[in-house]
Amino acid sequence: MALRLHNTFTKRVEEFAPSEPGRVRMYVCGPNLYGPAHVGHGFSYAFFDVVRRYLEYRGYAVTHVQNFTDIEDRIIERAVREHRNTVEIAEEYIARFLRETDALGIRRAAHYPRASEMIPKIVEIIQGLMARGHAYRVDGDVYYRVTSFPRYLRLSGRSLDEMQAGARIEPDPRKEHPMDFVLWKAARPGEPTWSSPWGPGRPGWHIECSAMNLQYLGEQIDIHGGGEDLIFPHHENEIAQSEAYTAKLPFARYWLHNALMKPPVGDEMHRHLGNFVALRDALAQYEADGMRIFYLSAHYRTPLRWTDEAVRAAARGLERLRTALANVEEAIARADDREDAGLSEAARRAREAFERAMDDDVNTPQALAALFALAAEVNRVADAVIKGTISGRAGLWVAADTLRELAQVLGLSLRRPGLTADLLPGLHAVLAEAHREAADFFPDPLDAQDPEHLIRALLEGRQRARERRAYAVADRVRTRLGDLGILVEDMPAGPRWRVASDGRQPTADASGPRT
RNA sequence: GGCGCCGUAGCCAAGUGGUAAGGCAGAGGUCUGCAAAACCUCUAUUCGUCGGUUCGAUUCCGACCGGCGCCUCCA
Repeated sequence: MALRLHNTFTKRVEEFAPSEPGRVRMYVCGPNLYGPAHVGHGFSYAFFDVVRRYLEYRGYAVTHVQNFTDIEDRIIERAVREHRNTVEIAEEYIARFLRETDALGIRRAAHYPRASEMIPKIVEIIQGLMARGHAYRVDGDVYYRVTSFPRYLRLSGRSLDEMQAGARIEPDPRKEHPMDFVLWKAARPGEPTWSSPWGPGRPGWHIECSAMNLQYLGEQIDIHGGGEDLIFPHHENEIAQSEAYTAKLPFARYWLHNALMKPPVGDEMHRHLGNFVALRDALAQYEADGMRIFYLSAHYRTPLRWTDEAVRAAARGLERLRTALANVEEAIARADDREDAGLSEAARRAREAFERAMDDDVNTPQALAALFALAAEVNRVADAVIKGTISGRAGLWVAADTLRELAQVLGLSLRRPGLTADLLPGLHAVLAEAHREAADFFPDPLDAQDPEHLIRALLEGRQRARERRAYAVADRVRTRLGDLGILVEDMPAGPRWRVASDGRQPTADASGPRT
């Protein structure tokens, strides 16, 4: 089966074939850097990260380029207001953007060009467009002549007449056609400027992407991505610029656009509307894997609303996948032969279903379903092994490896959060309390600085207590650990623990009052 | 006005001209000293409404109701 992608240009799902076999040139439009990123940005970049990961999984060498728009009206406004340099503001948000997308597990692009670095290329392209009659100068401005490019508006499927009928903005009378858009803007007081053949000024918004594509990926690329809000005018204008300049069609073979994420309340999430959920805040509240599962729980062309309830539900689903891996480890330790209990076959089926789903226009909800199905099979067999019903374990590793590998393609690490040093005081207190209550089982308070060491001491003490049927103290320790976010589970082979990650607390223990 | 999208169980959300994935939540059971986890069973006779095409439609067509996007800020 081959990968099929929805191409905005044709409005159809088409078989994917890059121009050069085995290699994919992919360009994704980056953010304007006048402010912090929100969870909608996180969704878009996580999605294209998954596209890239899947292409690589499929054996393609992917060159992924993403721009950073550091010359733009809002950044300039902000710079003027704060008496700062535009590039300085942009770089601050670039650093923050990369920190946050790193935290989300989004792999870095090969190049992150800034508009401010592209001026020579931009000037070169504008000159070329003017020479070919696609652009004209009015005073210090240069406009693109839309009537010179017959394919204009093919991407968004409109006509110039329709566009003008719905125009909301008074056209600039100096333009030949109301739809002509600016390639170069003459300097205005207080704005950063670069010199050009048309005098000092700055580039228009769209031209940077044409320049970056040309410089980093070539005249024709395979995949061009971005949010669906960029279809018009940004991508439409990019096509017009690039194709008119190079005279090579198509500029991009496949146009991928993700639907926009909706805010908890209202319909549009935008920084300038102030109704966004900042990516940083979301990352403080949820694990990256949990956010990913939420992002991928709907198809990328379906608008998804960010609500705490939905994200929490996704985060709990994540626990299910992780528990399956933990159960495998539990079972492996108890299995003693090489007989395969059918999990190799289950792993094969899961991979097949996963690929089928991903091939079908990156159907991540179905791909996730394949992961959950495999997790369920793994649990069934692990359960049987732990209970001693069956003893085969060969398939367990295969299944666990497959689960990890396919999750990785979705950018899910399936790693449990680690212990942090801020747990130390709490753990010391629990141990001290347990020691006071039952010195036979629990050692003197240790001066250990390693949280894991303290947890081990507590769990060993609990085991001693449980063997003596001192359930009250054992259960109290479990409850106290739960209060600290350490969930203890008594498995047949002994206790295991994990850091609570989804905000769920263990149910209150009836064996003793909490103090 | 033009172009386009959506309406599936308590919540999130896939999907197909042949009788509804998955996750979360919920109920019962198994296991366990208990809890948790896991497993088993159950939870939409039904896919906004009304018509049409069809042997058969949630899936195609039409109308209507409701919600939304784009039409030069925007992932």
